[in-house]
Amino acid sequence: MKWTQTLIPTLREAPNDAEIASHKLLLRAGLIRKLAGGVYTFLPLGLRTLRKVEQIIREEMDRAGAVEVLMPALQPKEIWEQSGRAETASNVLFKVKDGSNREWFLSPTAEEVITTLAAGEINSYRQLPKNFYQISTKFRDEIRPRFGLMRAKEFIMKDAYSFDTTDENAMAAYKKMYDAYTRIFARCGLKAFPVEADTGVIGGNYSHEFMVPAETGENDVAYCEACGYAANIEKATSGIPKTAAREVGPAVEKFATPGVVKIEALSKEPYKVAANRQIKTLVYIADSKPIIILIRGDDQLNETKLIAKTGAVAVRPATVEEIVPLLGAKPGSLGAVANVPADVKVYADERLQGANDMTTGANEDGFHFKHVSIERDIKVSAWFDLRTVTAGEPCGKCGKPLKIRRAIEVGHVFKLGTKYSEKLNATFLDVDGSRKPAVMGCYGIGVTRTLQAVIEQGNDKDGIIWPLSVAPYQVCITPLSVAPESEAMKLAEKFYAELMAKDVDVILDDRDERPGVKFKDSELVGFPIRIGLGEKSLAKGEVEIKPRNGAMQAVRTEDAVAVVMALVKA
RNA sequence: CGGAGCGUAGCUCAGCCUGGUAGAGCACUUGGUUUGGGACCAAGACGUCGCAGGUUCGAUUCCUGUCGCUCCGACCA
Repeated sequence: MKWTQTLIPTLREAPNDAEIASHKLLLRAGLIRKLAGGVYTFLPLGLRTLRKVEQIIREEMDRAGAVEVLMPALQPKEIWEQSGRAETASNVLFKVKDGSNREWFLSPTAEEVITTLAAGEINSYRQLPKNFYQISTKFRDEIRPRFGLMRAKEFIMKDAYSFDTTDENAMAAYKKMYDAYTRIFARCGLKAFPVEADTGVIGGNYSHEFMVPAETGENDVAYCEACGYAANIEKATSGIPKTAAREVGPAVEKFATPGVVKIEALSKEPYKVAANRQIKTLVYIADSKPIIILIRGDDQLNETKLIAKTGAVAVRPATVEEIVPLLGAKPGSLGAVANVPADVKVYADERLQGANDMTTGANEDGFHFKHVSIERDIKVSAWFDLRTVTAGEPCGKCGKPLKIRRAIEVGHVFKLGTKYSEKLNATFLDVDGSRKPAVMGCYGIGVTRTLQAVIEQGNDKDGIIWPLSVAPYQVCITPLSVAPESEAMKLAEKFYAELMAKDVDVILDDRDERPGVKFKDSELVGFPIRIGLGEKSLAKGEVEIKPRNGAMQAVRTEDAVAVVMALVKA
């Protein structure tokens, strides 16, 4: 490609609506342009890198035995009602109506469609296993699009769906995808690592996310360097000990704590109750019913765990207006010892199991109870792991301290089980003649997000540093003179033709610009290899080969193509 | 949806506080001089100051509303 022929609108300064490095560089290097918040046009260069990421994904999916299909973005509402997600995923669905007032959803994912397809086309165990994938535009009504392609309303996702006869076979399919994902991200030059994950609205009971470490990521990951344990903070557990038991104290005793509404205040003079001897009482509304959550004073509730453990569709903290009539006191004096309505469930964090001599609110403004033995004095409906792991806690597997870091989620694999196949009748006849629901898995990669993650991980003050595998062009030829009869340009054209003949993606910067402009732009866009052709080196019979991330080397003109080929193959 | 901030030329921003009809740098066009790390000179083109209403003789400027964008939070497959 000749530079003047395509459109590469580089910017000297970043538009002020970009915050993070990768977003700024996507705009500055002329890869994308914003049409509206969370909605972007891919310019020629951006599209080329996107296609390269897609191609890597295709190759690895095909290698893992998946077959490509393409499902509609426009999906009838009915199948979403059948799966139950018309309600549970309602807040992210883009809904449209056609001329006859029929309602459609723009595909945020395609479990319903693929399962409907399988229901019609797969009838026998002989047709299984199958794994279908597609790479297509997805729509999600994100409440808050962010950071360019990182969280967009419209984006490109690879989604795959496996169908198997048994749970065991489904696990094998899961493992194949897990391995394929590992290869895909490695080929994109990304340092991605798998972590245990919550399954969220997709459902299922087993899942991993593939994470790229980055401070700008939207996820916290807890991990252990010693044994390799890694989990999304929403799911992570640790080996932290339960609350230490004390001598069983006397009966519960109420004491006055005027104006004390915070754990911290109660831990100070004159009360001096350490946070780890307090029970924090929270009221949530789970699917419109109030529930009480008990967490140790020095712990934080993990809402994702709460949803997962209680099976609720939606939870939110109760408002003061809801709490006072329920428990008779305002937040700050709440507890589960007295005045708890019988029909309100009390869920307690496992760390409190067996705890005694604790202090908690008395459900009377300005009073607390002390000497509370949780199992003696509180009617706990169920014990769950509900707390959020913090850095430094002992790893649940090996006991070494856990660390926490930010990361970008680029892929997610789920073992779904039969949730969708049962609801949408994707059944098959097994060897023994019995009809069974197919055991499913689903597997997503945020293609556009992966693209941005590559930039987030590979950049410096001058611009993007592309890995060869996904660079829009692998080689940029930069003649400092573009006059057709100049030696630099003639040689540039020669290299250009030779490299193209060898299937190298090459761009010739034929702009009549000053050298500084061309060098800066080639570094901003981040082509992995630049061939510089200028009078000074040509006079010595040399050209300059500059890897984007390495030192310039002077090379004999006649060796240049061979040297570039060696770098490209490396 | 709650909190904060911002909307002025393609981009980055000044002007607004203290009202008098709009500016700079970069980019763009033409000509010239330059030519190995984002050149220089000259001339030029580019604006419904987000939109609507109000106050005023007069509003980019003050007030109200509204839309859009960004960040934090909530949410998130």
